[in-house]
Amino acid sequence: MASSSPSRVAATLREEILNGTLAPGERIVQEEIAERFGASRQPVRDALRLLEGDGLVTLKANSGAWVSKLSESECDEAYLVRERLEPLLISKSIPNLTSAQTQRLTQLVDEIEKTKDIESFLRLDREFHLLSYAGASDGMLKDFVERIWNTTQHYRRAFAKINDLAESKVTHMEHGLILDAILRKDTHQAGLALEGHIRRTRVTLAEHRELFV
Amino acid sequence: MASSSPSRVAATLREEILNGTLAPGERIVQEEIAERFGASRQPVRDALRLLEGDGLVTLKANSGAWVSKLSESECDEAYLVRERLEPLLISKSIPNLTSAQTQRLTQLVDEIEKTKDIESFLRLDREFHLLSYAGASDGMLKDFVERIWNTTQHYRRAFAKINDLAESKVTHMEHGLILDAILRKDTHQAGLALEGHIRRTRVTLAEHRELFV
DNA sequence: ATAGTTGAGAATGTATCCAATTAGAAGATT
DNA sequence: AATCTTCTAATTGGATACATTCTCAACTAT
Repeated sequence: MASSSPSRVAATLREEILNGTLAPGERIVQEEIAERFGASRQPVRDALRLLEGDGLVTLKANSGAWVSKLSESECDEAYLVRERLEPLLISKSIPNLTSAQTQRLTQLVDEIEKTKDIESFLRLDREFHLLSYAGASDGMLKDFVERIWNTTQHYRRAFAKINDLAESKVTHMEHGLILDAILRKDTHQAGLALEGHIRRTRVTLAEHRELFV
Repeated sequence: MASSSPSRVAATLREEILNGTLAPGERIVQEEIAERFGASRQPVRDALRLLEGDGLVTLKANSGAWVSKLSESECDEAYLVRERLEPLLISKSIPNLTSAQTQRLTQLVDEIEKTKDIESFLRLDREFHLLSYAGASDGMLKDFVERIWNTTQHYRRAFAKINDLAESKVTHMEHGLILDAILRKDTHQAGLALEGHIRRTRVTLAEHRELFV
């Protein structure tokens, strides 16, 4: 049984926005997408509405769809919200993480430290953080956090490109602290370490206004 | 110029969900709505997707649409998120509130204290809180908060019905503290007072499991 | 009686066509 | 040169018809 068309279209477009194939501000024309997928415009419209819900696409009535774009202050706000939500989320998740998951988290911290490729770094970092939330039940909180990760993905990539990975020692130490607290099931400490990690990232990002031209 | 059809349909349905005409769990049939508005099913589908983004409607592929319903733990989570986001939002808002807005806030605290009607209380309470955020710029943070207010509206009403308004002295005192901090432009104090207000509400709600039958 | 199955009816999903709106370029005006 | 109109092509919005899928009640078998 094939999954419904709008979901397939949305999944593909989501992937292309996250991996940078579609850049923020870029226009999305319904008929072009429809032709690509061999479908009519109808399911494409539904897919665009789905992506709007993810915060990845911005729709304007009678006008069209664009890949969402954050201003400098909106990006800062996104990180302020992360600082408050992700510590809560990780503390809900930790008690339910399986040993397979914590093993993978341990492995990820190591891989993140070793990789020299920006795209690998982004992928592994994303997997580490989102996997650390896997123990939390699905719901609003997880939705919000995933949505923020989606909308800020482009700016993480832009930042990674101007910042030599070899100089990310601080990031690696922070990941180590978060992992340590997770392994010891110390939810409060994990929250604090995570809050510090996100806060420092926010401040560091704010020093690079050139990312928002 | 008439506003687009999906927006109109969504606005009406949103209103009906918020005022309780449509109850959580109730099914929404596209064709019935379409007929009511003298439109085709197409704009109705768009409207339902909009409402899904607001968290008011839950869609299931090939199956239909239902008014969203929160479990007890989801409602608790909603309040935990409010505790963390609304203090941030109010502190961003306060510096930009106009004197007309702070005057209205003062008036609202008074009206909330005096009203004996549940629907009035709900309306005024909602106006007070959301107006206190009017100074904050539109964006993700405000969207998230409004979405939580939407999805939890039904449970606020259900709680108000089992709790005599005359016994809401604590609520009135908390509102007074929040207002005082707003008028003095003390953003930090306003955040603390608001956090306490939401936290106490969460704990009080948790004592009434019968709301989630 | 209870559980599982099947089929008719109802509701959703998709395609196509036409109408309404907008964006963007070419031209006119200051 | 810069700004404001005007017009046309392109794009989105909406309605109808049809295909697909699911729901749910009636029925069968255990």
